[in-house]
Amino acid sequence: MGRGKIAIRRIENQTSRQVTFSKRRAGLLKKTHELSVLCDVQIGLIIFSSTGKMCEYCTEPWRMDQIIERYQKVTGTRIPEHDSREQIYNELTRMRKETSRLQRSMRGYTGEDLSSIPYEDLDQLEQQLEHSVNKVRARKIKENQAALDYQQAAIEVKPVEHHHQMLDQFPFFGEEGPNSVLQLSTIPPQLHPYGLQLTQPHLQDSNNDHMQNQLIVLV
Amino acid sequence: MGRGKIAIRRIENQTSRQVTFSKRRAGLLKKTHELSVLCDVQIGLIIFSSTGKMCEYCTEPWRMDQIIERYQKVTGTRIPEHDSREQIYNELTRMRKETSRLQRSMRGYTGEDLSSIPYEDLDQLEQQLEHSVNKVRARKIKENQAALDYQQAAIEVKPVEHHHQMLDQFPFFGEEGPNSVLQLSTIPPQLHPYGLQLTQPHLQDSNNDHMQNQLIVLV
DNA sequence: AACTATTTATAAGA
DNA sequence: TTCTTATAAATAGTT
Repeated sequence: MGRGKIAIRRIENQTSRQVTFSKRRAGLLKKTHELSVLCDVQIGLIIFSSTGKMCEYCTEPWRMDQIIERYQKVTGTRIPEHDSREQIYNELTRMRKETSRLQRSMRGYTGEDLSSIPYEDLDQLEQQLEHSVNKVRARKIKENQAALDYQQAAIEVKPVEHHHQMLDQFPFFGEEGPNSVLQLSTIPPQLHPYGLQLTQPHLQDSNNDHMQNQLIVLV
Repeated sequence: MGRGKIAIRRIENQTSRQVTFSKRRAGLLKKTHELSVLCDVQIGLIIFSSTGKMCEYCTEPWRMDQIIERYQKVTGTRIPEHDSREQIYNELTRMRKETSRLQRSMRGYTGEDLSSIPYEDLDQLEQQLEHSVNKVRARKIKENQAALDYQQAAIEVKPVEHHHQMLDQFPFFGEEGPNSVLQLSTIPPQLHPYGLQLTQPHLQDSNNDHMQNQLIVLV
């Protein structure tokens, strides 16, 4: 429709293209508006020119985001994102509660704040702490004894094969003899095996599951 | 453009409207496509008919959601949602790390699993546990003593005003005498105040900040 | 769906 | 850009 017929392919001449764009864009917006009004339809039109400029048409009284939302609902686009958004929020809420619970609990274990612990839970907490401290001491003794055994073995026999066997069993202690001595030196004197004494629980408490053998450290 | 000129207003005759819609919609899509190709522009077109049917045009090789995203970036629509989505995700990531850290730490305090604790941290953990258990015992003793004091005061004087003063100071113990006796009974025998003995740390350790007075329970 | 008389859009030129 | 205008294209009303 014009002085001559043109093929529908990209106009190579930039000026021509720009002029045609202006004219046809106006025509398209007009046609869009006419269709919208005449036939009572909801239309959203978005145009990005090659220079990056944007122009839009949207059927009144709607807004483009409403049309986009309707589009996304109909096509199912972005609904998974909506879902995962809610999932993430739910997980965050759970996480916040869990972290808060752990922090409160932790304050009881570190003795930082006992006020949040109900009086009737103190016994259980105490037993739990005793149990924990015993396990910590047991491990220290075990590792300490392992170090001593290793030293003893090194002094008595020094067989290369045995040496390697020991290292396999206790990878904590490095490759060198001096290294294991250094490690040993980090064990505080009051926990040296030779200063330890194992006590037995009182007979009247022997039926309590939570009562375990206690290590009383002589200081 | 036709046998007669028409005004741009809603076509009241439903059949006419439907026919015009079909014709003009095809024309609009054609014009849209032509503009897109001739002038090398990116176009998204969404049409919702009054009957709810949807039809769209989108410049190849793009997809509608890409055009929508570009539109939203340019107009700033929904960018706050994008922001808060990222914020929520970041908080969730932090929260997961924190929860994981707390859980690991907790396993050390509960003695459930010491394997994640480096050997060199065992001393500190042990001291922390001793400190905690002492605080727990101290609070139990304090509350137990308060209960005893209260019983004593009740036997000796029974003044109503004093009674209420005591309750204000120790709201934990209810309104009734028998109630406080029940509470007392929950304290295990080995922790009764009269069975406790306070020990002093060894002199050679007195310069250690972490060494505190220790309660050794005789069982 | 076709047809076609008209209106409308627009290519090219100024 | 804008105006002009010849001509292509779209489409209203009809069949």
